[in-house]
Amino acid sequence: MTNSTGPRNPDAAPVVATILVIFGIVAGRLQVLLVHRSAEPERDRWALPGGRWRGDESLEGAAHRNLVRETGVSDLYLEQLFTTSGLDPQHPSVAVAYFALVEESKVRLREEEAWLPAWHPVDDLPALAFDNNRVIEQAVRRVGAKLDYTNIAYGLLPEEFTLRQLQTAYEAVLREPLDRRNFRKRMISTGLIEAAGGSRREGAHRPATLYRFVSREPVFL
Amino acid sequence: MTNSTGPRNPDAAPVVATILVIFGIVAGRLQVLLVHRSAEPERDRWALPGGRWRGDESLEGAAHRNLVRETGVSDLYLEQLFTTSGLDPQHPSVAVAYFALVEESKVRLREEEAWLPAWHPVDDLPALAFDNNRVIEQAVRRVGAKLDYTNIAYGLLPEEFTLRQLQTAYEAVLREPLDRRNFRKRMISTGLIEAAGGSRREGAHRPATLYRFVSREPVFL
DNA sequence: ACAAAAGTGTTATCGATACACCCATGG
DNA sequence: CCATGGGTGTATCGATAACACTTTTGT
Repeated sequence: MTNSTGPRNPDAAPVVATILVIFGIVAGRLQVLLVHRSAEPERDRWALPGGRWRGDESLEGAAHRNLVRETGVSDLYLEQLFTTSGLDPQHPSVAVAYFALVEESKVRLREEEAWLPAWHPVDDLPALAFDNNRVIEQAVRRVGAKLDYTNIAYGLLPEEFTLRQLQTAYEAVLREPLDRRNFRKRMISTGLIEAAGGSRREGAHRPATLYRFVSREPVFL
Repeated sequence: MTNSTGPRNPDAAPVVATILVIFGIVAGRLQVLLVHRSAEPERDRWALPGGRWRGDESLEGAAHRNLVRETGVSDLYLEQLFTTSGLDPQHPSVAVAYFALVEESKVRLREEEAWLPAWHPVDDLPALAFDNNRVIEQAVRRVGAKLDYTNIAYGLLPEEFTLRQLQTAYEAVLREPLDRRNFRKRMISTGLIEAAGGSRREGAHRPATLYRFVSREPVFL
């Protein structure tokens, strides 16, 4: 979880780090941003991005800072997941996990040969460093549950979107197909989205009405 | 949040602490265990119990250890809530909050003049140290939500109990009256509880059937 | 006129809610 | 026999799920 170079004292005070599960809908699938570890421990494995916490900022601030560093995006949804200890067997360590929802088209990945940040589909992940697979699984479950009673999907979508796009995002997170008509009714009846006024032609067929989220702050039903 | 005795370095590595929201049904009301702070900071205010984390144990282990110290109980439900930073403005600090559900009748409070642990009804709390009021509020909401789709109420009740006791626990957490008949049907239809075989006479009326939880490990519906 | 996705409405089913009476016991 | 809480059944309502046809556009 750290990339320090010098030796460290095994009896030292605990290391506090934040780790990030960054979700995006890429190519219609739910994907997560991973970096490649080029240093020990767990060298040469994929892992969640993150970084050591400096005591001069809030934990959420640290998570947000790392997120901006990895994606260039600052408009997003960020929520704490949980905290674990003992990730690094060498030293007393605590890792605070967050998940974030970002609009993939706004993301500009860091181009750094050492870390190689890249999207990976959540339903086709390699064995990750530390217990990162478990963290991602929990995050997916949490997001899926919250889709039912919040508007957090706004984090995954652009300002204006078609109902089809929205449904694709839902289906990618929930990993199950949804009925198109019932989905439309449910979404509109929640009052979380509204027609944006325009429409978008996509191909040789009828154009789709554009919608937007009434609020781009978290709302609970 | 700590009761360390030696001086500390303001530039030192972060202090990691666990804090505990311990719930019990006392006198038919949802109450939380508080201790009285006799040391700075926040001297002479009530606060949630907790303690500094030693790196040689898991965070959950540390929370559990503190819980046993405060209540003498080790059979219980314990779950992580969230993690905050900056509770103690003096030093970089991180506090990992847990909540626990304990059966009040098994609790033996520590008798220590300096800390005075005592039950306080959650709907009648004083202004607590740090942001402990907010932590408790979150914990109550979380427990209330989980009553709907888990069996975690087992933590609040003895091995065998009447439906009235169970309903009282639910009502104390949810802060709203429930229909007796519908409650019974719902509880039994979940399959989370079963008749224990006996009954209990309480007064000048028909005895109540005793029930038990089928499992005293967490179960999700 | 055909292909392809958008848009719309009805029905059936299930779960949740509201609600009233009889039962067992002690005094 | 009366007071007290325990135990049971039914009718209604609303939400969810299943399901098929018409509309608009480009080719």
